[in-house]
Amino acid sequence: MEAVIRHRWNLSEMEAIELQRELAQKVITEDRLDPIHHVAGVDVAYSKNNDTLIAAIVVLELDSLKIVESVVIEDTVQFPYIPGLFSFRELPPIIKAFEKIKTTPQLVVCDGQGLAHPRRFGLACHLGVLYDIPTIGCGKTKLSGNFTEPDQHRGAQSPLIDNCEIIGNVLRTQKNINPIFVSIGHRISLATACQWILELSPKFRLPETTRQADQLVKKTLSLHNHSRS
DNA sequence: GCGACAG
DNA sequence: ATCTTGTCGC
Repeated sequence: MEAVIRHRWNLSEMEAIELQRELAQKVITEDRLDPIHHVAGVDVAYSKNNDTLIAAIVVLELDSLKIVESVVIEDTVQFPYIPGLFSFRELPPIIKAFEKIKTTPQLVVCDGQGLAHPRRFGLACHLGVLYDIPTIGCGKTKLSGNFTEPDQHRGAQSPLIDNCEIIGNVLRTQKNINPIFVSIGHRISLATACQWILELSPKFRLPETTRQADQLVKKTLSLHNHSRS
């Protein structure tokens, strides 16, 4: 896959924030999806010993939710973890993985927020805009906003609100299990995003896309450590 | 100043 | 994110 927009990554904190404000204007918050056959998940894992990281993209067939293709890449940390600038840490390696993938997904589920971000431009928005592909932000914890606890049944949700605007949904994907934080990434509405996340989470708290990507990066990282530390 | 703070 | 396998509980 090839990105539509390219930009520098070795930016100062201030420059990164400015770039977010600029790119945030390109986010599309309504449904512009193509018929979905393949859904992708992306994740990154970090070594405790050195600055090595593993990034992976997994492509699942929608019908079976089985992996049809995956790409794993090794890289080194180039940007610190700063809340609100997460994408500048994780997207460079993720993009390297995207460059190698052959099966183009019609939807990408990201491990982190989309619009539910201080400047409304979380990692999911950033990835979506750079590739002009539909993306969903799906985080385990919140970054911005306030909410009330959704009902305990699967599918229950309550709006995530920040500055009087709905920036996402707190969605319970399994009965009596902690909810997750879903927000628009790019080219999808919040309602449609939640529908897809529910469909992708038939058995567990997190969607199958992020679970598969998470397992892959952790397994790969442990193999690296086995032969070195 | 204090608390919050995706992974 | 990472340190950490098996184990207790729904």
